Amino acid sequence: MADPKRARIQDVAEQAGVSMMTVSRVLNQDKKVSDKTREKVMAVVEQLNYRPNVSARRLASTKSFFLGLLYDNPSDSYISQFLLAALKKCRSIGYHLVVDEAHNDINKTIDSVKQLIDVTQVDGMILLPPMCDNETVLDVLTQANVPYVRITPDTKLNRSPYICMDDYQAAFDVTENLINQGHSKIAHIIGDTKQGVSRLRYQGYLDALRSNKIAMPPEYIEQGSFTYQSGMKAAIKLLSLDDKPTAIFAANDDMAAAVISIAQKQGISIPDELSVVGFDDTQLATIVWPNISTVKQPIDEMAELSVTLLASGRYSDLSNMKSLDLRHILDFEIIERESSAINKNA
Amino acid sequence: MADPKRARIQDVAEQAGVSMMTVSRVLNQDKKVSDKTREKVMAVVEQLNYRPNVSARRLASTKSFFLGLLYDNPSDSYISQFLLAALKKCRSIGYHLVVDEAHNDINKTIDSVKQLIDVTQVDGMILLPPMCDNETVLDVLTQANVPYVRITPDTKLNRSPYICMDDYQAAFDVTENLINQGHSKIAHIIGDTKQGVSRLRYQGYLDALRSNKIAMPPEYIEQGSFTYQSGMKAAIKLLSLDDKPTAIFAANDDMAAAVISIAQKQGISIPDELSVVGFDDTQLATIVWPNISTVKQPIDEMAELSVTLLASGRYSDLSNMKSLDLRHILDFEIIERESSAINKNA
DNA sequence: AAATAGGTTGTTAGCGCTAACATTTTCGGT
DNA sequence: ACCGAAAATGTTAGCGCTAACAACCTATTT
Repeated sequence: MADPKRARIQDVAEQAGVSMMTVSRVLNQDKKVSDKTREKVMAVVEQLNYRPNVSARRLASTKSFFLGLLYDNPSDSYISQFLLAALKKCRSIGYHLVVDEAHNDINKTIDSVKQLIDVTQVDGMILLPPMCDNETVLDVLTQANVPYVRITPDTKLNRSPYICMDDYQAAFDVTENLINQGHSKIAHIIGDTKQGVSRLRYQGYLDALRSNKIAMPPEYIEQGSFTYQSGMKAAIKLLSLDDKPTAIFAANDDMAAAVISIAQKQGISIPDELSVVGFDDTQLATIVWPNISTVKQPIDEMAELSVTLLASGRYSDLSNMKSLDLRHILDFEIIERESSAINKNA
Repeated sequence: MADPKRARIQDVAEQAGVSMMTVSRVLNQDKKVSDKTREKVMAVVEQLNYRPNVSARRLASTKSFFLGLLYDNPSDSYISQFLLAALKKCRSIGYHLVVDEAHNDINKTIDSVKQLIDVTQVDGMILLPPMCDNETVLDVLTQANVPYVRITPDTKLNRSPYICMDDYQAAFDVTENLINQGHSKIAHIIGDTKQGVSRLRYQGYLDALRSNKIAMPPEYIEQGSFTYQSGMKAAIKLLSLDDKPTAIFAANDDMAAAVISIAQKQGISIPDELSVVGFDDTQLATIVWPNISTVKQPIDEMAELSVTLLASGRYSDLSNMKSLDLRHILDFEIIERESSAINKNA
């Protein structure tokens, strides 16, 4: 089972004519190595294809080389994609990822997190929304002195490093995109009010209309809750209006899919008579027909960055961090598919 | 960061009045320990809440305590659920799971698997479908002497241990269920011909009709490919027949969702005028409205069992295994939701 | 030239566990 | 009761790596 030929740090040290410790220092980015030595060692590392033994490293050092990931709802396709990207990144830098699911009962979640910290001794935690806004969890981590990165948090933004994308700008752009396609009757289905992104997406929509001087009748706004069913309700109302919208921007893909379903039921052709745009670029967006135009969140990059940040150790002391050091905003991407098109009825 | 109070094997040994080695033997299920000693040690283990240090264990032993998981398509919600369950099980028994995604290019996949074996020294691999039927991959693992468990394989069933559910019986039961609800005009949309489960599900459907002496006109069978679009095509054909079916059994949930969408477009009420049944119980089944009645695969159990089997080490030598030792068939469950009901038009 | 400081490299010990061998205990058969 | 074999337990060494300290350089200052 064991590969007999795998190089050890001693092999590298001998070949490079230095001590094991020097090799170790090179590999751990220790500053106190001369450039000449570093290059010499790295050359041998390449030559022997040396990869440090994670277990030995963990055993000997104070770092655990483990990161934790806490998520809420596993059925969300967002989660699984994030998870896979994080796993991949961890593996590539010699870390391991320990995954934990939050319970409905917050006390169970707390216990689970405490146990995870105790047993696995993680070097850091990644918190996915909406768990990342739970202050009790944050308190536990702070108290245990475990650094953490929050993904798309809604509150207390100066409390920890976090990663997000510009939901406001994305909503603005996607709305303006519809305007540029000749639409002026653009309705919006707002997302779950409990999640901050709903507010941001709504505001982006409003401001895009305003800055393009397009009037927006109040009946073009419907409140949803990110579910397919709430999307159906909203769609039924919007499509029964006398002055129907020619485009509907739903705050997520599930609700956009519901709009498409209702429109088809009513014999409304998509995108000829109605353009539909979603948000998130989940799996659903390409399952249904026509495929949903949407905003792609940079999930993979978010996952990779969160791992990189925690592994770097730069957040082990937050005491003199500025807001700017904490904030990481990544770019989104607007994906145009079959559900939206130029307004032919203009 | 490090917990100062975590018990070591030495602490357990001292407290129990035995040597460290005896404790180690107890924890590793070694046969050569007397029952009396075992109990004494286990009591102390409980008392001190001792958990072995994975890294030290891995460093000192020939086993790696790592398992690998190879999957094809990450967007499949089946995969993410399996992955999460496997991760959880691994963690609970002190193993780590290394996840690898197959490439379209089979040679890249082979290289990736080889590298994974080399770098991580996995004690075993879990192969998800359809990758689990790729003989080249199986050959690589066999040659590297890495035990593996295949999930829902289609071919070469005597070659390795495998875990599956009885797709044939599930299809039979779900069809008979429709018959018992008063349906006699039951159509079927076959899945992707490249996957063996499509054949099994089709056969189960046929046999359920036959054993209930229900005639089946050939136009009630449509060929799909597990995609939403193929489901739409099939649904359009089936629902344009003069003698329409009152129930449609689609070989997976994606195609069932497409049937629902088309039916609604044509003003056909579900389940009043048409019952629709899917297969797999994926996320989609509860996203769309009405929710899809379907067959739930025991994904979590499959994941847990595969980890347990590989960790047990019982498959490190396959030479005198009987077919029965290799086969693990788990129970499915029929989930009734809103998309199917008693036939009121009978 | 000697002293000092700072940067660079080496040495020692040990992280927690198990393989391999060494020793002791147990127990059936005579 | 004694012997020998098998079962149970103990001892020694070391897995691959890094923390902590020791030792060594170089360059600058006095």
